[in-house]
Amino acid sequence: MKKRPEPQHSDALGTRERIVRTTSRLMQRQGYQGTGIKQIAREAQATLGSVYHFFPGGKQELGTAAVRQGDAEFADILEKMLAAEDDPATAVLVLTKVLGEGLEESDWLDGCPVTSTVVGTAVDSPGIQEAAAEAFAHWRALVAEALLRAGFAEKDAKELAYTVVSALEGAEMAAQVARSTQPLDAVGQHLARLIRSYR
Amino acid sequence: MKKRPEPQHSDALGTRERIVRTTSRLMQRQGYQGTGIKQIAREAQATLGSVYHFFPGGKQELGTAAVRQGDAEFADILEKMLAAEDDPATAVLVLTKVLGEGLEESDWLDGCPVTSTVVGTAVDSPGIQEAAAEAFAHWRALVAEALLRAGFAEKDAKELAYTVVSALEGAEMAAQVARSTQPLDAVGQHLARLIRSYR
DNA sequence: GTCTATATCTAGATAGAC
DNA sequence: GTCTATCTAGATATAGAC
Repeated sequence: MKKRPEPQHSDALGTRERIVRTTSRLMQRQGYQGTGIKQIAREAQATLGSVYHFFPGGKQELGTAAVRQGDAEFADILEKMLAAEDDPATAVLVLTKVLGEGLEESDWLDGCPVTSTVVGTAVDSPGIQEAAAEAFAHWRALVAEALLRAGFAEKDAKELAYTVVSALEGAEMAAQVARSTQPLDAVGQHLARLIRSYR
Repeated sequence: MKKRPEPQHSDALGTRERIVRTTSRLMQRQGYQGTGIKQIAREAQATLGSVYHFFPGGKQELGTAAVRQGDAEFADILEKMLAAEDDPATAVLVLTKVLGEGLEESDWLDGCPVTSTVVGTAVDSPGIQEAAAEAFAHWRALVAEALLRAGFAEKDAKELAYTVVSALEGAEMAAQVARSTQPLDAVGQHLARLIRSYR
């Protein structure tokens, strides 16, 4: 089942943190249903007892924590990239490049951790669904703020934020499946063009 | 686990067809790993023996067949909608409306059957990944052809096709998670605007 | 082609010592 | 907080009668 060595998380982290990060990484590659709690414990170098100590809610609670972790990680990247460029259109374009490079370096395995964790959990686990909705809303808010700062109208900024986040999500998935950066490259160019058309 | 009654497939269909369609529907909601072969057999009104008779390759072969089924179904919709409108920009806009209505009617459960089936299978099952890549390429080809017919330059048509398919995928997933048609509405408007900007 | 029974394994979760 | 042992239920897959 596992073919590639999983990046180990530093022992300097607390047990809880190690478990959350490992869960997020594993679900990013294998999805929620494809990731076992025993595998999480093994790769986080924790025991099953410790996992259930920190997450008495079991797998659903782990999944929710993993989605929140993915939320925070991508929000960090997004914030930094939007702050580094005056022009949001350029920032989005650069972001697609960065996402493409990350994907390729992971041999097309590490897509969006929130997407891969949440897919297929709608019926069974509304808590995970909710955490994912919050993540997307969070990212949209960051994009909308950047557009507002750049002088876009409020309505345009909000609507563009929906499209930017949705298109990035879709392009990353398409790139992963196609094992090519082409979807991300095309979406980057087109999103930049679209954003500029509202100036 | 199951909360909603699954749409039964007509007994007029052959056993193999019933199994394939049921598999596609179930994996659309629960993902590949979340769908069991026994559940497939039960809901397709077939026995486990019949399932393995038609799909000796087991679950992976079922998953591949389900992805191909989803490919064909969405290609049908896509082709009809692109043929019904002279303007591809309008066709895409209408398509987002239709997708949103379908999602809402299913209580936000039935997103893209290919996406939900393929996510999380990259490491374990390259066959499913490949079938999904073919599906996306197929849909892109249909969009590109429509753009060519409408007089777009070949390079523009191909690049736009990448963005249209990727953005639709992402918007459908975002809409499902947000339980709202807003992502699809925004993407519909913006894709139409983007396409028109290349006329 | 269809059916039942079953083999084998792993999942999520729990108990209780330390 | 950590650890091991274990329970129960479910998974995929197979065998062989009809």
